[in-house]
Amino acid sequence: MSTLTIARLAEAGGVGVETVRYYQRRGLLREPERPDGGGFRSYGELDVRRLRFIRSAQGAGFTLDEIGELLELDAIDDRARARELARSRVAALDARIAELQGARAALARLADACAGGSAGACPIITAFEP
Amino acid sequence: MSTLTIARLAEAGGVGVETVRYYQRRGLLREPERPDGGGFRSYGELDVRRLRFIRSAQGAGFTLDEIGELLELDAIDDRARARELARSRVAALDARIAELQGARAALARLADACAGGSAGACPIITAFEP
DNA sequence: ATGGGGTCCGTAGCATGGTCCGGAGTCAAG
DNA sequence: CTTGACTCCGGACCATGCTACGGACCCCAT
Repeated sequence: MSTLTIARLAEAGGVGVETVRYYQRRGLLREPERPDGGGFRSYGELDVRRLRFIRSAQGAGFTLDEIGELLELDAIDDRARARELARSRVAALDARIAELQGARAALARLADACAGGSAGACPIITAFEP
Repeated sequence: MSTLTIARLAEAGGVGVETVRYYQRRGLLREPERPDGGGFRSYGELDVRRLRFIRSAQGAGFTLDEIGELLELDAIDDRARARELARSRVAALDARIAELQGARAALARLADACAGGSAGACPIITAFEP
């Protein structure tokens, strides 16, 4: 199995080296084994997956604390709580998606209105009004 | 026309008094006229609209700096730039909406998987994997 | 005219999620 | 064995968007 340096892990996860160290400090990534006496960290495929999970979960709107909890749940296999978190996040996502779709529509209208020659005003402030 | 105190404006906009003052410091809301010598601020309907615009634009993912620019553009009626900002935000919103929809699907799957009795593991970490 | 609640102000602090620093140690190629 | 790139570490610092503080001031009702 491949072993990665911290820079290669970071790259694989699309983050910076400092971010990996930060996640370790936060307890989101394990402290990898090292040649005793302490040389460089060496990572494997599992770390990459975990790191990618963190980024995806962030994309889903989880905070790092919540992600920590998810990882914990995964470790202890607490399905009830996992379900609960997943469901409440689905609801939050639905609300957020709807909000963004509304905003998208408003902005598209605005862009259109502002595109039409020089006739009339370009109503930026009223763009979001109901 | 109605005149509002800062607390009533804040309430109308769904924010706190401190937030209104903060937006004023940031230059997002005008400094309203006051009885000379300096008494209390008094606001009108326009301020409410502006404040609501700020909140909506925030919901659309604009930063306060960008919102400042939008308000500026509205004032000077720079339609080209406004169009540009609106369009690039529409693109960003489309991307973000797609991301959230993917996350939503992943989480819904996860909630389902974790709901099914106690058979098999509850694959939290792999929930987001492609 | 007085009392209490709202308002004033600058400044400090908080929460999140990183990002940077600098000096020392480590590793691998030449 | 040297050199140069990479890594180590703790702690300081940053950006965003608020939120709290505290002492003075104002305003209106009673």
